[in-house]
Amino acid sequence: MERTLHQPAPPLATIAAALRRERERAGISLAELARRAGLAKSTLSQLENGTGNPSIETLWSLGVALGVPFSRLVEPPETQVRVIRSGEGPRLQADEADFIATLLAAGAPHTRRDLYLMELEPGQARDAVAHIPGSIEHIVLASGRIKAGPVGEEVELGPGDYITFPGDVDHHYEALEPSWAVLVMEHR
Amino acid sequence: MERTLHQPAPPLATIAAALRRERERAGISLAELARRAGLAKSTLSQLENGTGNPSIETLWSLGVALGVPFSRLVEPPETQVRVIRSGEGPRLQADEADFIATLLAAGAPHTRRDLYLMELEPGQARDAVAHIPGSIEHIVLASGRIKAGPVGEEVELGPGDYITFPGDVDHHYEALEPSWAVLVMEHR
DNA sequence: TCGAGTTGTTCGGTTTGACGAACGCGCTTC
DNA sequence: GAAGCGCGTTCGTCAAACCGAACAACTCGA
Repeated sequence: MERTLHQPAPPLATIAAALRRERERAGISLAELARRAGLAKSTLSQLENGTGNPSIETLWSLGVALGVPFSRLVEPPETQVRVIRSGEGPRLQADEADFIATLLAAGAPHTRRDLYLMELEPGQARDAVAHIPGSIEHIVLASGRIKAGPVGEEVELGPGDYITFPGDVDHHYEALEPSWAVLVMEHR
Repeated sequence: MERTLHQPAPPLATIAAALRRERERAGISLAELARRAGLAKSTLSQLENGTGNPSIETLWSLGVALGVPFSRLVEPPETQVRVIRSGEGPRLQADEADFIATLLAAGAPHTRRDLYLMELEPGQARDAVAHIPGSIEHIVLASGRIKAGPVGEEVELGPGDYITFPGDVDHHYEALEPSWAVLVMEHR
């Protein structure tokens, strides 16, 4: 099956980059970090070069030694724009198998999500200035057609389409016809 | 090893609990999850029992198969019971006032909200047994007509209608015509 | 120009995570 | 009852993650 993303990225190279980035940010040597984390520096060397597949405990001890939360080592730097077209996306079959649910976004711990009903008329373009840092917007278009997304990355959506993008950069809404959508505003 | 740093908790048992919790939430068997994740079920069995120290790739594939972000498998569950007082909530109201959006539900801190696209066909009644205590369901009907709500309190909905009700009591979905809706599942 | 201290890399060995084939159990079906 | 199929567990095997040591390259002082 085609890799149904919705999980951001392959973690292998991400971790390698994150480790080197965070270590250099901390201004310590590879050997020093290995010593603090209680690992062999050979192990760390391989990890930073993208060779190898660390165990949870290994990566965890590196997170502790670096003083960064675990997730920073695993998740790619920033949330990117993601579109799930109507009919795409991972489908969950309920135990009773009576309806089909598609998981669009799973909530992260320590985030709040507010639920809005959003109505747009054509001609009403809205340029939203970046708001709270760390906020993320989720939109499921119920009917109509809109163009939405960060400035320069606008995507045209039809009924059932889903898009998510960072809310802390300038973004843009524009209805191409009378539309309404469900908006979930997520912030830490 | 002292772990006085701001790393939440030892992840070993956390992962074990998270795996079982998320798997049961998805309503699939251990063997089925192992199959979807491309792992041996023996491996998964050991992980859910707290024996073993999975590699990143192993845990990642489980996250993908569960449709859950990686961090949720690693971060400790939010055990704290919290009462949300009337009036307590996000102060985004003013910010969004000029915007043509209706606030349906404000997210509370330390709750998770998962976003689903739900498709229902007529004749497919679904009696959902109560799930995780404290969970709340939000439904915005995008198109069609459905009857939904706790057993005995079903409400008929049309496009744009919103309903919320506790997910931890038995409830009922029934499509009166082909319908789809946005479902937000909220739990502590 | 020596050492003695870094740095990060590569090389055998050992520990261990992941696999697959069993196993026992419970349920349905013939 | 017995055969079939699902479940989750336990066991032996193998690959690989991790280790320790040796390695070249570079920076200091003496």
